[in-house]
Amino acid sequence: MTTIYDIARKVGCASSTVSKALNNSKEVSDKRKAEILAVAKELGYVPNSSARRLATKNSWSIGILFSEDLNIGLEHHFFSGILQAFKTYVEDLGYEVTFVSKKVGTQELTYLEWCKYKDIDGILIVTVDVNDENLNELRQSGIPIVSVDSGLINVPTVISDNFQGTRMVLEYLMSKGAKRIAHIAGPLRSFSALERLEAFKEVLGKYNMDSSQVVEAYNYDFNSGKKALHELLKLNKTLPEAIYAASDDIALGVILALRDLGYKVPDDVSVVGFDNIELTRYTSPSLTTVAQDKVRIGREAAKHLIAQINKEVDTEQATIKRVPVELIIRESTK
Amino acid sequence: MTTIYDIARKVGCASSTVSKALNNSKEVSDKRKAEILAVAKELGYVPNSSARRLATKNSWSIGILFSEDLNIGLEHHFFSGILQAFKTYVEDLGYEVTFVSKKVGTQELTYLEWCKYKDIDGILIVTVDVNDENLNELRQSGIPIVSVDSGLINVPTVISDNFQGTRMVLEYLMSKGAKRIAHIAGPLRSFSALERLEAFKEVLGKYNMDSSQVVEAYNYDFNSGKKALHELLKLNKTLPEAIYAASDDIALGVILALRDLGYKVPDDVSVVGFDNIELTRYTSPSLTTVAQDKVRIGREAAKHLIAQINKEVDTEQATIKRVPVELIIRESTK
DNA sequence: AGAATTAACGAAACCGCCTTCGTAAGTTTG
DNA sequence: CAAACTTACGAAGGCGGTTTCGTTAATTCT
Repeated sequence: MTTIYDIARKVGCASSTVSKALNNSKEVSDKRKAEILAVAKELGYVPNSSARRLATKNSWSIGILFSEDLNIGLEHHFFSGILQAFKTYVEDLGYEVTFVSKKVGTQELTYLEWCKYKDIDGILIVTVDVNDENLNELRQSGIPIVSVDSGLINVPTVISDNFQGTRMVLEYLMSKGAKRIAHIAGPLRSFSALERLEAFKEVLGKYNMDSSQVVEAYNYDFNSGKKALHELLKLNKTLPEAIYAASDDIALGVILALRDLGYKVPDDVSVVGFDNIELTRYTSPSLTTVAQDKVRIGREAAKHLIAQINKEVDTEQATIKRVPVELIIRESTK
Repeated sequence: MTTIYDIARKVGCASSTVSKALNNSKEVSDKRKAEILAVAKELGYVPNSSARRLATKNSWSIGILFSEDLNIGLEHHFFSGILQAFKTYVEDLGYEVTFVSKKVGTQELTYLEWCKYKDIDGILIVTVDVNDENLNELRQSGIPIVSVDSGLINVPTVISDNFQGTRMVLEYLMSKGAKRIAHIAGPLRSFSALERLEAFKEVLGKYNMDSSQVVEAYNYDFNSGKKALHELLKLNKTLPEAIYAASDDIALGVILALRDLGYKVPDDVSVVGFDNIELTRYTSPSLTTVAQDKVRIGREAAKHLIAQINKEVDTEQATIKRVPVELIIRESTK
């Protein structure tokens, strides 16, 4: 590993001059600069990040907080999409992204301790156990934080506009003549599920319609959708005219369950999902759904975090940024 | 931020003693050790990773190489599953995981430069452009590397046993009486696609069966599956008895296309996929497929990388580790 | 009891880089 | 032309740890 001293020796100057040249300081003449840069290249010089960080107190690194405890980590399509967009954005600015861990070597650390240890510039919370004690510490530490889709109090959050999405779905269904609309909510420990449910009640309430036909799915997945549909039918013998599901996976489960029971979608009942996962374009019937803009969510989160890091925005202020969604009309509604 | 000097001052000893106590050296008496640890805790001491790394030359960090150029990054379910397992394993050992980037601050670096800069202990290659010039550099640098599913020459690789999987599929289909079996290959720039195709030909050849009914899908996705099926039918007017698709997404596309054409699965034709993605259990018909063990792949990759880091295994040797797969029989075959 | 170990600790150097500050030479100003 | 700035550079100290080595005090050995 070659260091600035090696360069200095070869050029015949002081290490401080090399450092300045490498950082393009104007305290070094152009001639010297060129000379130093040439030697640096010749020797294959790469700076040492630890030394630099130690000296500058500037880490250029961002931590990603994925709760390992919940099983809903990286594998979830929605979150990995967001992460991808986030990563791209901040790496373009020169930041490095690292997963926040609870260990270093063999030693156990809290999240905050780990962040201090790594001297992290900011953190993105993707999925997390809301009840995790360690989070409070983190929030109060003053380290810039942003979360996506989390519902954490006191943390700036970027999330799809669940109200807008729900409104579009319901108004569309009503415009098609639906009078009785049911909702398969997502698991209510999830913030988005709560918002969608709330919006469902609010919108239907505004139109003086029955908003009581609600079943909570245990999870956001296909199988929970199937189960939830059966519960819904137990609750109320007659089929609603439309079903608004809190996720595409749930919606697909609902459609399959309906089909198994001999009902036709959309002839007997319309079904709408939420997410716009790739697959929904291709299923039969293809699914009417609300498209979440993963790229934009990731990017907005990145922007806001960087703004905090650069002190362009107040860290204390827990804003919530709602990203517009889009209603995608396909074959599962009529 | 409290340092060992703060602790030393408060305890009334030298910083070197504090350092030793913190590292549980036996050169410090138990009494002192206890005293120092108490003060450290009281002051909320957390060591500084940069300083430690600088002094020890030991980084405890592992880089993940995701090519950003291909659009097949984190969002791909298969890879994110592997990454999850990998991450869990190495973090448990105390390693930190970071995405390998090509920039630091505003400066552009090659992969190798970046790894040197960060003084990374090892790297996991997940998806990568095989033709990327920068890879050669990396391979030759002596930094421990492992790849998953990559087909990179000279790099230890962990991959599903595509031969075993393909053999199981074909022998199962034959046992059910299928005589004419077609293959929808994955995109042949992918190593796994190549292996599955090769295995397809080898196995059918061994049984003296026609192995010429092959179409390459442009991509691993649903839509490519649909298109490929149409090409297959153009190639050969009569339907084969069974179709072996290189991925579940392709298989689902194939099934839908068949259905659109009025064919029934599995009555008119059996279809088999590869991956065992969550959804395949729930589609109708549910999909017969080959389950890839993402967790095991991730873990094996981690194990091998750690072994290299600990010099328990030769870095030079480019082994290929095949992880067993499992045939999951469902409704799409008869 | 005197010699030889060993235990416990501190001083100091070092890891690789950045930054402040002093200084000598060169340049501008009045 | 002397005074006042600038420019270009080097010496040295600091960032927060680790590690070597020397020293004193306490043990063990003969």
